[in-house]
Amino acid sequence: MRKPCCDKQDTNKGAWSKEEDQKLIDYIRKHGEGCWRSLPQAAGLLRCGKSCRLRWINYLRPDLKRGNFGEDEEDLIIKLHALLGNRWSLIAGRLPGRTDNEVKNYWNSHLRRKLINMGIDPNNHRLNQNLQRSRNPPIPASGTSSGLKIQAKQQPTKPRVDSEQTSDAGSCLEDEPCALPDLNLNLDLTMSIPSSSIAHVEGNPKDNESNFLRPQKIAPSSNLLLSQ
DNA sequence: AACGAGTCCAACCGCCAGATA
DNA sequence: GTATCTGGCGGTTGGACTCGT
Repeated sequence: MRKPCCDKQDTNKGAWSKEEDQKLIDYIRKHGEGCWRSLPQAAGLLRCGKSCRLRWINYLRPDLKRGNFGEDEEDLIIKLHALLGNRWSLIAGRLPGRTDNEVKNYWNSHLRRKLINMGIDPNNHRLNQNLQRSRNPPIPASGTSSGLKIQAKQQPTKPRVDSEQTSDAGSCLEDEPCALPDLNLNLDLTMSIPSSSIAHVEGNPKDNESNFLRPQKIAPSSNLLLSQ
């Protein structure tokens, strides 16, 4: 039986107060990130370590951008989602100042709907079958994206068995040209894998995944080459 | 002004993987 | 080899807010 991450009887839940925020900020400024489990006690917070970590990463970190997403960011999210599926941390890793939670929320509240309005299935980035057969080509819901052009040299393997809702973008990219014929978003997404990682692919897909996709570990001259 | 429906987003939950004993 | 701990991730929830009637 797994132990809970903290003694929930003694921890606050729900929205963070300004005082709590300040305590967390002060503590991390002094001691840096890390050891989230012991942080609450050391910082004088009645919070679970996980909660502290989430609050810091998603809200308090000084390098967060916040505010509305730009068109370029939207397009980037869409193409990264087409390539990576619901792996929000990886997608957020490509968007400076954005968090996985923010990207996920934005996708679910804005971009999903936008793609649907465009006649694109947000799960696999294909044209909706019904609309595809209809006489009229899909009309973009807004002026932002007029389509997608995705070029995947190598599709990363997925470590998890995703739920049904999860994107099967992989299949979109694998079996046939992604069905967005009339849509030219002027996006060119190219992904390449270094030879060492390819060796992992053949040996252990999981290793490849962890080595290759973790954003923190991607060097500036990243394997994931994006151009717009 | 009051109310209900819809939307947004911060926060929580459960699971997984890597590190360590 | 295995049990446990910890950090990290994606899915989901619920309260706050907005909008239409």
